[in-house]
Parts: sequence; C-alpha cells; structure tokens
Amino acid sequence: MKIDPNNATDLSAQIAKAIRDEIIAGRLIVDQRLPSEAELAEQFDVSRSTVREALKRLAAQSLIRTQRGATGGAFVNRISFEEAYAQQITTSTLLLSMNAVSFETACEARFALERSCAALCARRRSAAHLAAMRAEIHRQAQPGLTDEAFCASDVSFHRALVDGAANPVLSYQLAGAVEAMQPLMNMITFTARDRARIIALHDRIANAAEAQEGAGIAAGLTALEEETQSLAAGVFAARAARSPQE
Amino acid sequence: MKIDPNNATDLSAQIAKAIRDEIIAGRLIVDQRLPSEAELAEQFDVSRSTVREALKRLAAQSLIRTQRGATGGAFVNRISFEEAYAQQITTSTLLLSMNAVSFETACEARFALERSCAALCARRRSAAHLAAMRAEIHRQAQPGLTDEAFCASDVSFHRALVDGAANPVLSYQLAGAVEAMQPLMNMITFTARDRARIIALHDRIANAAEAQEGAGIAAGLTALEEETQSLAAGVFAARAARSPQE
DNA sequence: CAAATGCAAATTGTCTGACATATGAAAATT
DNA sequence: AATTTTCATATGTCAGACAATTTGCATTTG
Repeated sequence: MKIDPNNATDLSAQIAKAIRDEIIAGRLIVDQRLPSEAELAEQFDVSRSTVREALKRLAAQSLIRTQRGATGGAFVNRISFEEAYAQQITTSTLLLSMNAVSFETACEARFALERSCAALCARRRSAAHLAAMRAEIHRQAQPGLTDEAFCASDVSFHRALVDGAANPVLSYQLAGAVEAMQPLMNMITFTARDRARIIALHDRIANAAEAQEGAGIAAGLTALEEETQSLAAGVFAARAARSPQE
Repeated sequence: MKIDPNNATDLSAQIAKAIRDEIIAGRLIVDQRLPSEAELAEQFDVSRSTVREALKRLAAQSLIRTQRGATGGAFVNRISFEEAYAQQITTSTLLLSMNAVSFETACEARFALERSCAALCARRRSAAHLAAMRAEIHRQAQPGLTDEAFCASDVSFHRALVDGAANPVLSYQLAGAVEAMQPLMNMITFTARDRARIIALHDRIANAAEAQEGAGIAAGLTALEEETQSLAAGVFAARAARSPQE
C-alpha cells in the first residue's frame, strides 16, 4: 500500500483508494481490523487528521465501521443488502433528479426491469408476498388517501412483487429502479378515476401472481406502464399549457 | 440545518447527513457553493476538522466536489452516470463477494435483468451497437485468449447489448448486474469447447439483434444462462470433489 | 473464592492553532 | 493596455492536546 505525496490529488483520497483496493482485492477481509489511526499515519507518513479523513471516506461507503475504546479501531465492514439498498436508492434518486432524466425514460427503465421479475415471481411468490400485495391494493382503495400515501403504497406493492422473485440480488438491483421513481411519481396528481384504473391493474397483476402466470404478470405490468405514461403525459401537457415559459 | 451534540453518533456523520438531506430535498442545488469550512464550523458550532470529516464523507459519495483557492470551496456535484456506474459496480461487487451469494443466484438475477433489455434493444439498436457486439464475438474466437480476457470481452458484449436499448437509466442499473458478475465468472476455466458454445450463442443473439427480433434476443439469453449455469455447476462440482473439506 | 470496584492503557472523537498551497481579483508596474 | 505583483480567501496538511469510550487487569470487598 503506497501513496504518492507529489500527486496532485488529496492524500486522504489516495489513502482511501489504497485501502479500498485492498478490500476489493480481498487482501483485507471482512471483520479484519485495520491498523490504528496512529499506525496508519506512520505507515503512510502523514498526519493523523489525514488518515482520519481517509477513513471517513471509507465509512461513507460502508466499507469500514469504527469502534472506540481499547480493543476498538476500524474494521472491514460486511456490506449488508439493506445498506446497499439505501445507497442505491440515494444515488439513483439523485441521478434522476440532477440529470433531467425524462419521466418517460425513467418509467420505461423501471417497468422493463420489473418485468424481468415476472417469471420468477410467478414461480416462487409465497402466500406472504401475495398477502402484502393485496394489502396494498386495499390501502390504495381507501378514500381520503393523499397522493403521496398512494404513491408510497404503490412502491410497497411493487416491492412485494419484486421480493416475490425470491432473489436478493434482483431485489437489490430493483430497489433503486422502483424507489427512485417515487419522487417523479409524486409530481403527478391522481384523480379518483386514475386511481381506480391503477388499482384494477394491480389487481390483475396480483391475480396473475396468485395463478402463478408469469406472462400475466408481465402483461399487467406493460398495461400499467402504458397507463402511467399516458397519465404523466397528460399531466405534463396540462402543466405546459398553463405556464408555457419553457 | 441542526445537529444534536448529545447524540451518540459522530458529529461529522450528523453534519454530513444534514447536508445530504438538504441536497436530496433540493434545497441545495447543483453547482451551488456551500459555506466555507470555517463558516460551517461556526454554524454547527464544531471545529474545522469535524466539518472537514463531514465534507470528506459527502465527497466519497460524489455529492460534493471541492476546489482550492480564493473562489474555491465545496460545491454540490451533479452526479454523472459514469460516477454512478462506478459506485454501483463497486458496491455490487463487494455485496456479492462478502455475502456468499451463490453463483446461481447472481447469474439468475443478471440474466433476468438483461432480458429486460431485449425488446428495447431489438427496436433501437444502432449499427454501432451491432458492430461492437460482432467485434467482441470475433475477439472471443481468437486463439490464445486468456480466460480473463475472454470474460472481459464477454462483459463488453453484454454492455453493447444493454446500451443498444438506448436508455441511460437501464444501462446504469445493469452496469452493476453485469460487471459484478465478472469476478465470479473469472473463477471458471473455459475449455475451447465451452468457448465455442458461448460464442455460438452470442452469435445467435447478435443475429436476433440485427433482425430486430426481441424474442430471439431473449431466447438467446435464456439459452446462454442455461449454458453458463451448467458450466459453473460442472466446475464447482469438480472442485468440490477434489477438495471436499466443505 | 467470587464479585464488585477502581485504575491504567489503548483507541477513536474533537478541538486549537499553525503553516503550506492554490487560485482569483485587485493593485502596481511597465 | 498589457503584464506582473501582491493580497485575500479557501482548502490541504500537520502537530499536539484533551475528551470520551471501552477493555483488561489488579485490587478490594463480601
């Protein structure tokens, strides 16, 4: 593990990279303790503050965790699916909001990815997944539900569908796609008639899942995609007509 | 933006979270300059070192960038698709290697996700995408290619397929799934016969893409998944028979 | 002897103050 | 007017100190 003091990039970034590379290469393994900050400072020939900044960078990526006290220190962290979900969602959300990704593009990607779960979900969905989907459908039909709560329930419905595929890697990858759409969906106002159509499609999807028909789930998702796209197109067109400054 | 000095968690983590939340909520917008470290230290009533550690955490997530000099400072960063790719790949790779995800599970997820591009790729693939796929197939057939180079070319082939869908969100989401598989694939040794079978399937997929037949691409991917799974099963069985300690 | 207590050591977390370095803008010079 | 110099501002790095937390060990106590 070496760094170059003449390199223009920050020493703390170089040190973080050096340690990160060790972890990725498997030379530092899960739960292994890193040298103490003082030792690292000596090894890299930098001050303790610089080492600390490097460690904070790694901590921000959940690559290490720290513990105080006599037997404390920095330990290589086992990245859990939960932590990875959270990071994925944050990144995906910001990516969409900062890069002016159109609703259309994001929506297309989201449903394309979700359809990839259809066959597996049909084959493996448990009663619990089915119950979760039904529960969300029921919630969505409640009168007086705010648009935000409706969207949140929508996300939960789709999460249940995805989790039904019983593949944690798939769930992880789709967390970003499904959840990152929520801020975009929240920009839409749903009329009672809109909601009814969406709920009907959810019901169709849940029925297909119950009957374990993958093609039915996929078809339901495609119909839902078309519904969502035309809904959004309507909302954006109306908005553009009202304030035509751009 | 407030922090709680009595909270057990690190002040730098609290400050990072406070600023991160501002960015996510859109109250700090892209390219906006944050207060200087000294000002932030005063605002949060902490030392400059603590502020710096917080800023390094945010920099590690590409949420800010810093610049030295008179008009320098920390600026809210527009997360690019490239940066997001890289982070996604790092996280996905570590997630798989650290959580003992089976080859089977990862492979299943990867091909399920990739099939979601089939229809879009068939519709939109350009001549350049097709040429890229053909070029990789050609490279894969070269004699004397190492297993690692073969795998790298395999990844490039699939990247071309995914990019053919012409949806940047889809490409981003799939980067993790496709690339994170590479370390797992590298554990496999490919005989000449194995390679020939894989190349034949790649050819089948490229032909379907050329003919713009989405179903053909999907079918080719499914066949490739089966081939990969049986290949891996064989390798792992042989390895287990040789060293049956676990 | 067992349990509670106290203490020392190790380690991270935070603070203070200083200097190095980079950079842009203003001032001085040609 | 163009160029050079100076200066103010900001981040990057360092050194040293103390606070807070945790563990292990020795000591005391029941």
